[in-house]
Amino acid sequence: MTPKTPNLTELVPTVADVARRAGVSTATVSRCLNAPQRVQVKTRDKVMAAVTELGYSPNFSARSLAARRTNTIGAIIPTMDNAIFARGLQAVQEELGRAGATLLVASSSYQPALEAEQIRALVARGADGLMLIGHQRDPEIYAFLDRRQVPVLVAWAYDPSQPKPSVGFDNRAAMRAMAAEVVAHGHRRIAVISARQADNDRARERVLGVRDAVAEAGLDPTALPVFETDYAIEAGGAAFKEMVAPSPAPTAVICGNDVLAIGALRAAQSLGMDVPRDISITGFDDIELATVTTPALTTVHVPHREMGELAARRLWQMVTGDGQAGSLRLETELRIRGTLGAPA
Amino acid sequence: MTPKTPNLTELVPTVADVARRAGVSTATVSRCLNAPQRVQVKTRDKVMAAVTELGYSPNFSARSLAARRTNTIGAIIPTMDNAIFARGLQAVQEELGRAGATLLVASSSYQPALEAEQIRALVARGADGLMLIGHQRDPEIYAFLDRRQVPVLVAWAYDPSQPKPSVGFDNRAAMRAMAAEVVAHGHRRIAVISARQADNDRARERVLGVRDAVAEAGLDPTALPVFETDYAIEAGGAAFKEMVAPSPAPTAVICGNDVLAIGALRAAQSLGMDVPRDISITGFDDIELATVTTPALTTVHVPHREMGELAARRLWQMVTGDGQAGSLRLETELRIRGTLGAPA
DNA sequence: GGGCCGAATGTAAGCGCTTACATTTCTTTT
DNA sequence: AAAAGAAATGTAAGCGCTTACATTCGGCCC
Repeated sequence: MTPKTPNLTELVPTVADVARRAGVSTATVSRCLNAPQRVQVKTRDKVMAAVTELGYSPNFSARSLAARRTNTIGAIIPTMDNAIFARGLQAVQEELGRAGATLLVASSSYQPALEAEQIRALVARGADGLMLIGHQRDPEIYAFLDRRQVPVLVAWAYDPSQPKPSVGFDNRAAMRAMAAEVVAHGHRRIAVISARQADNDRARERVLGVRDAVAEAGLDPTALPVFETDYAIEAGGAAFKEMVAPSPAPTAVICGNDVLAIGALRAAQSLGMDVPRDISITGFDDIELATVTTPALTTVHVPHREMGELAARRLWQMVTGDGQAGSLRLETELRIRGTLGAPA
Repeated sequence: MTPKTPNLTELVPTVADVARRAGVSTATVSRCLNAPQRVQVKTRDKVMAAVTELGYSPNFSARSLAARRTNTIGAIIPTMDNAIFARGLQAVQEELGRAGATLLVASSSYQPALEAEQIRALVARGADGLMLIGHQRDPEIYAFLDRRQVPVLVAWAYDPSQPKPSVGFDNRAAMRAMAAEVVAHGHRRIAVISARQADNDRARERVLGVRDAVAEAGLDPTALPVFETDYAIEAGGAAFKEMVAPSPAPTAVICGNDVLAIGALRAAQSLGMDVPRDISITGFDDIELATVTTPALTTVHVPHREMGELAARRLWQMVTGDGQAGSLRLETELRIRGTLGAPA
């Protein structure tokens, strides 16, 4: 239906049409749109009038081709299918919109190969800058990005020792604080359910954070049971069941994220356990779900919106060349809620 | 950092570079990439070799400008900040990716004016087709879209009587089934918490569905209490509290979506009510949250993934011109869980 | 072997815009 | 009031690709 006719020219006005109507050259029209202060007010008014009369809006492809710049930022997140990144990205989008840029979102389904592909696709599409989650990826990708001179900002992580600037929080320190709190509640038999660590530096850092706290408490960090599983409620539940089978069972289960924690919580309840009397459970991220469970989930709150905003602003500065490019560290906060108590 | 140098030419190969290296014309290179069957195998191999050796990837802007087609589909959803659309969009993206197209997502924050702006932005960006949520919008927008001959598909709604083809479900019928189930459980004092209906045809249809069922049960549909509120857990809770204040309080609260229902559930529990003994609560959408609450939420399951897939496929057919363009109706399913019981 | 035809390839004209540079117009300055 | 300089505008050359049309090539028929 509605096949494109060849005479689109009649339908879609171009800068030449505007120029003709306003009695100026196309260069002036272009300037009116891109650098209004460089053209006399009187002329500008004429041009703008023509623009609105014709309903003109510049052709994006042509503009990008000529200007060698797309005003587009690409972001690649592990998954859209989940709430963690959504809120942050919404903020990114709003912030970029304010700067006149557009956000292009792709997702990698937690697969490094797919992420690499998406990165290339976004660059081919002319993304002026890229926002990536976590530092870890094939050096070849970074080499490619450097060769193409595409500014890259890492979000949802903070590690100034890495080559790319990042805006986020220190996953290890945050989790260490959480684990310390668990220890402070009196727990000694602690276990961890983590997302897959292989391609996920955030997950790894969080586990390290638990080890830190455990070691500080005088326990053996190498004896810490760590279960790895997929990012899904069900998976968290399955891991939990496996984890509490041996005796003595842990008195506290620290989960690498809220989704796993909620799975664990459900599994505990289905096993007839009372949380937190029989076992404590903690999460990480503070997604909306966390306040809805009964009891509510003790977790680490991450300022997603703020992070998105700051990351967007900083990345755009990198693209436009004004402003510094260092890393930025945000603070997380413990949210102690119902699922954490003292051991029996 | 990494300022763009003017000699990008040295860094980024163009079709001319590939042509030179392969010893053919640029036209042949272009054909190899866009219509491989139109070029001899031997030539093609030479060209492809050059492509990989040079690490060539076509410039998106130039390609779109010349071909008058961007291979891009734009989608505008009310909000990214929420899980309803995420799953569906993920499916849309995957399906489009399979067809070689890209998805561009924007969000309108439930504001019609913003939506209109985003539509224009996506069209200016050259979106080959648009996926919109719900039928209702300013006729002027539709006129604009028609003038520009941009194919439009409506998703998350099904109404073949509307001018634009849609892929989705019948919100009214689905909600009517839910309400009928509530009635069948013996409820007579029923109330509704709905999202704002003004700019939201889905919300309106759902309320109508409740009225249908109520009328069928021999009750007065005009006497049905309907509370309208924002799309947020807290808002649902506030509405609930207001709703149960008068006496006699309703024995069942039908919510227009799961988010409101979860707010209502929480409010009920904070009020010391037992759900479903003291009051029944139902939702709509079957988001992940719905299975996590205690008791689990009775709701209407919507096949988001399937809908996204089908919508994407159909819209792309509209864009490429092959295939029919009628509407497609998907089935929803009642998920009767813990929050629905018989009245005391 | 000449003529014909279809397939493969090449030539070159844009696609709609930006921008370096040239030209014109207006301010200043002396 | 003329010269010099700055500001505003115009001219035109691309940006990297696709594609209509022209050309070449090779196979086939008579």
